[in-house]
Amino acid sequence: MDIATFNVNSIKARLHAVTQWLDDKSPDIACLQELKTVDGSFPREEIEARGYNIITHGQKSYNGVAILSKFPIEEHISGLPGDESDEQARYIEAVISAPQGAVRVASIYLPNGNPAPGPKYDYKLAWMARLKSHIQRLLGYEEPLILAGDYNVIPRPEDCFDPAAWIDDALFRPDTRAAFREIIFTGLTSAFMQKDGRGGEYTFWDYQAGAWPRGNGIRIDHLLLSPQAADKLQSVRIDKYVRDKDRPSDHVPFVGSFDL
DNA sequence: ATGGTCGCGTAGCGA
Repeated sequence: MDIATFNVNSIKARLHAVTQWLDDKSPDIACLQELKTVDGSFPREEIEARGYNIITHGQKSYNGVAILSKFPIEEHISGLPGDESDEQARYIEAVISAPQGAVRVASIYLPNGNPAPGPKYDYKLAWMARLKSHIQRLLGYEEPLILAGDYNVIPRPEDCFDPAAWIDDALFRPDTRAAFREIIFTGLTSAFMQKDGRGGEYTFWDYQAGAWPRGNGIRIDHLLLSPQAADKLQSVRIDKYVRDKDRPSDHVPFVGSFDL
């Protein structure tokens, strides 16, 4: 089964692009980020018509995450645990009845954090610490767990076209990469790295300054896996072709294929 | 070249 992460940058502005991609690739599970709308305005019918169950955790104008699944969704939680005062819609998690048993899937929109340093960067690092704590709890279940999302983290210099341009950015600062390593060191496997991702492969190209035609991208969309999920990973791919379609998102889908 | 481009919502912020 294929599990994808795709930051759509507004589900309403991207509905045509998303449904065309669903029709092309038929991912079994798709984790979406940056819906930029409330639950009541999510275009459910157009996506349900493609055979998907849907859960959303939306927010007016900003953020918002969803999980689309061709298999039944048994239970879910909205919002990252650990701070009841956090009103930003950046996390949704579900238990899905896959053909060979339950799979837990999360759709994650990690804070951007710019400008750094500053309060937005502090929020990013605090959010990453909360995510790490929650993952440590989830790993105790010893089940297939797939944490899919826009992490707003460039893990390595070779994951950006021009590392010097990102050196002080919240996506690439040493504290950001250290926090990302801490998350992985709880016991997760990055799907891209597991399949020998070499560098020079990107999932985001800025709308500005001709970043896409120049190949000036970064790799910030990731699938992080529990051991039980990593053992079943078969391959990964980046659906770059969608960036050439009309009115594309600035991100493209990243997809893992699993024997699950 | 201190810009450039999107989306939301209709000014200016977030990315």
